[in-house]
Amino acid sequence: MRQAEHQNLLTAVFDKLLQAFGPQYWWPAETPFEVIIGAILTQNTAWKNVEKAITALRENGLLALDPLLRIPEAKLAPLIRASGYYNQKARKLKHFCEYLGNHWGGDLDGFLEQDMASLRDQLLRLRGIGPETADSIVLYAADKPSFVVDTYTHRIFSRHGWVPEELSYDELQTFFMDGLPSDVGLFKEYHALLVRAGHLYCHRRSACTGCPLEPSKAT
DNA sequence: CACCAGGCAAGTA
DNA sequence: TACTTGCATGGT
Repeated sequence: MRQAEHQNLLTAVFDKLLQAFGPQYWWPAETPFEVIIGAILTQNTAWKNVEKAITALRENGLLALDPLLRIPEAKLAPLIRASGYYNQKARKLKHFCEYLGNHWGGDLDGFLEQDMASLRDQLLRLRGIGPETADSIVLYAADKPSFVVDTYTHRIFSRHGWVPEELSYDELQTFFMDGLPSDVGLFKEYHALLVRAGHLYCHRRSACTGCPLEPSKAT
């Protein structure tokens, strides 16, 4: 009843975004391991800068577990300088790799094949991996349906009055997962489309003029 | 020049 | 539990 309206809202928003922008085919990465690297590097950072860091890693043969385990943190940090917070992020990358090496024998596939709840819980216990990074990894590296919430998700939905502004990450995630079918492809596109819409129309201060979600007549 | 980006953790009260 | 602050480069 109320649930039906909830579902309608979520699917209507998705349809409008998809119609406006087309499929985004996220995550922009070649391998699951690269997804994880990118998910850490993009924390509070423009993707453009992350690309520079990823390119530097690729050129140095560092987009794999073993090389990252071997390189000292102090050597890694300057390579990812462009992505900002580079000392913090070098530490986070090393920490994840060491976890994978020590607890999974370096078996990334095995790690990602766990059931969704276990995987998410383990990720959340790691230094430097919070809810958004964890869900990004679960969804885009492990292909499991955990909805990714980010600042744009929160901003777009609260500004339209669709959710209270003060909802927590978990509450907002529940809002989506409760009203959408548990579909990996849908979750991937939905999050990517929200980021796209956010980039174009939903900045911190300025209004969302021209946003396809804005109350307007159907054409 | 000021503001911001696909967050997170640690410190304080 | 609920704020606050540090982390940092590069684009607009």
